[in-house]
Amino acid sequence: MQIKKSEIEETILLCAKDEFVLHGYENASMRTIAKKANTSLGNIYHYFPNKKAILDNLLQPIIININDFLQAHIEADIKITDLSEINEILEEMDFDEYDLKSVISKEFVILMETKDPDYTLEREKLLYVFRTHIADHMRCNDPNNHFVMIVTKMITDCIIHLVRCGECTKNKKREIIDMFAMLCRCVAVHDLAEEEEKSKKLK
Amino acid sequence: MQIKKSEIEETILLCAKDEFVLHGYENASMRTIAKKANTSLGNIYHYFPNKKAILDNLLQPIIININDFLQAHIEADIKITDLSEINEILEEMDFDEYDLKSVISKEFVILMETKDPDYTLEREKLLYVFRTHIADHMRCNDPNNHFVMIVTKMITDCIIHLVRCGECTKNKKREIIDMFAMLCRCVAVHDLAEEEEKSKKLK
Amino acid sequence: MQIKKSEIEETILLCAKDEFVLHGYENASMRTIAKKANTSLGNIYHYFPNKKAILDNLLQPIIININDFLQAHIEADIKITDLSEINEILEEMDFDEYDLKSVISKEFVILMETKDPDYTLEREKLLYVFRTHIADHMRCNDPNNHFVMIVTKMITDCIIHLVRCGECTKNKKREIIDMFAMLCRCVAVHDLAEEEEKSKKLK
Amino acid sequence: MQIKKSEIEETILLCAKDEFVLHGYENASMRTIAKKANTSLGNIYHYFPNKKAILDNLLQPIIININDFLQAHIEADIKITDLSEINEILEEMDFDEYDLKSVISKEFVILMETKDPDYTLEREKLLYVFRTHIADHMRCNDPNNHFVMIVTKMITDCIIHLVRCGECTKNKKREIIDMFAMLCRCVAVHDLAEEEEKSKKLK
DNA sequence: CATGAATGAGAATTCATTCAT
DNA sequence: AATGAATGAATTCTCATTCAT
Repeated sequence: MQIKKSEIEETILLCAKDEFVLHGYENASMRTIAKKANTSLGNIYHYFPNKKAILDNLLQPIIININDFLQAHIEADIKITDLSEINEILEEMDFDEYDLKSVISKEFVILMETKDPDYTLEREKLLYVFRTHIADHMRCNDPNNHFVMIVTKMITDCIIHLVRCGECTKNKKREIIDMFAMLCRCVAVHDLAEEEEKSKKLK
Repeated sequence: MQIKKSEIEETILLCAKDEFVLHGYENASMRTIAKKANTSLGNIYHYFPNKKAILDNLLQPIIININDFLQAHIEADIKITDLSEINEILEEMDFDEYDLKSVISKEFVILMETKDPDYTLEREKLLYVFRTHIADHMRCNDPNNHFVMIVTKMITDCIIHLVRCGECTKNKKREIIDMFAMLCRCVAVHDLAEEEEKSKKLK
Repeated sequence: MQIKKSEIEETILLCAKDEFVLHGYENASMRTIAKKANTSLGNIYHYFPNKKAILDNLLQPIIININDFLQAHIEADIKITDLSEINEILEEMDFDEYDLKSVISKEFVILMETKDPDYTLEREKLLYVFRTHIADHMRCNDPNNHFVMIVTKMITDCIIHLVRCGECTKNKKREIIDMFAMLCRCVAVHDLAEEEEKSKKLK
Repeated sequence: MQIKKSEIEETILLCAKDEFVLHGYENASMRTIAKKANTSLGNIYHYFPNKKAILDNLLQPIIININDFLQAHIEADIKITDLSEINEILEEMDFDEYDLKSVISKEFVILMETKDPDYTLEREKLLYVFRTHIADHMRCNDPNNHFVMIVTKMITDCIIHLVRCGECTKNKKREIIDMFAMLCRCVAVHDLAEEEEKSKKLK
């Protein structure tokens, strides 16, 4: 399915990925990538027509993956109807069914941080879908609501943080899920608080 | 205490600050700063030995300020003892007593985003203090606990976001506080959930 | 009227002009220009934002000059009404009134030979005016007529040839004029020949 | 006599020829040639030691051909003795006896436009022969006479133009001949004019 | 025969910095 | 105090050419 890439092409992508995460796509130097990949600067251009092509090679697949993941998640997600039940629901949910590989990845970090106009657009589209879902969770119809945006940013930053921290890959998934669960509770509480406030005002 | 700076020095700093926020310290161009400050490139080097010196001039004071702010906040902060009381406490808290000027500032954004090794270190020190306090709030002794880190990142990102958004300066403070309140509730719930879980396990 | 340019700026323009004539604008190397101008590559960019700007600096003034020259020439030109009189008219014409400086110039050669899209356009506009006038001379209404195009090309190539040959600047003007006179005669003959042909066919 | 070339060698030459006409020998890219010839860059170097060798392969044969053509043409050419008869002579001349294939060719265009020092020399030699003949036509003993040079340049440019225009191959030959006829008339007139001038001076 | 990997020089351009004036 | 000229290394990218397989 996937065209087999030569070893050196793979090495270049790997080194580029690391450099992009480290310094950001814009600031990463082709020279440095070449040096790290143990090849000549010119040779990189034997494999990729330009810097952007390396970015494309890294990001395009995971954009599709993330979209699929989001789609699957949203469809499978349980609409929490009773706030009091939230803890039990979270307890019961099987997070293992989701493949977070494409989300908790260096590529995701690069996508989130690049200033390349193509990918800022792509990112916005992706995040909009995500925010719409978060808004759903928070019983708020507006994906551009302040809290929704903050919560979204928090989740993505959390992922970036986990990727950056590095090693402890085994527990990463669990942590994301825990964090997400906490957020859901938090959102539920936020919800409750607002309702209480309203009822107070009614009195 | 502070050495009075000439008008043009001030202008350079102001323009540099804007450029640093806009493109990041690393990507900001001395040429552009000179142009914006209506002076010559060479003249900047009359006031500052190098680019880094401009960064120092901007960041050093606010690092002190933020440290002072944190110190003051921590000392003044109320240790929440009864989780059930959290909403009332938040309601009653007078956030106006805190000066957020140095925190909700372009300098803060620059400090948070630079990859300059000196300031990544400085930032880590500062954030450690902050996390320790957050950990306190969350009744968790470990400032490197994942939730603590995430909550911290969330708060700083929120501030960056507010500074970047720009104009609506009047409501910024309120928004930060709301967000923080939400977080406290969230933390409290998180706390409760953990306690419940423990008691369950005991059973 | 003309902003005084620094000596080195002038040198760069001079060297660039020579290089552009020698290798064509596209193939000329900034390195070589720098070397010939006895300065550093980077310093050229102190004076000109990019290669194109050097081209602009060279070509813009002469485009205006040539347009003015063409305008003046066309207005002053005598519409030859009787072909038999052509030799006398040419004899009497005072070619000295025209300033051919801007036409017989290295800049003209560069303009004629560059593949830069902006200047191919500019060139086409200029040549169209010229061809319209030539067509007038040849009593042919179509500036895109084959012979008109060839004659035009011949004149421009002749100029390029004269510029390239170089030194003998004193006689250049006279030569161009002679060549042009010959062309006029040739055109007149061409005209006559066609008329004869037509009259033959009528018989 | 001619060593039979493999199919792929032929393809390479064909593609190279097109590229050389399109962008000039100097600007043509071996990469592009390889791509157009449906082979690998390295493989080209299996057939030709370097870029120049491709040029040699293309130009050497036609240089011989053109020389032969010139020789044949000069020998066969009618020395126009009576200027008044020129139109009839041209009318009667059988241009079809000449093989213009090697002249109206892409190779000729390449030869005329390359800046390669070897071929600028070769070209000069060839053009000198041509100009000598033109000078003969123009009853002028100097092949470096300005008018001779201009007329020569005009003819070659005309050929280049015809090759570049492309498709309408049927009429090309006729056009060249028409143009040449016009030139002959023009030259004849020029001749006449000079004679008249001389006789005037004698009076 | 043919390929594709590899190289190194050179292209235009940008940049922080230096320095004489 | 201020300017603008100058530098050299960095940037991405292209190119002809080489060579092992």
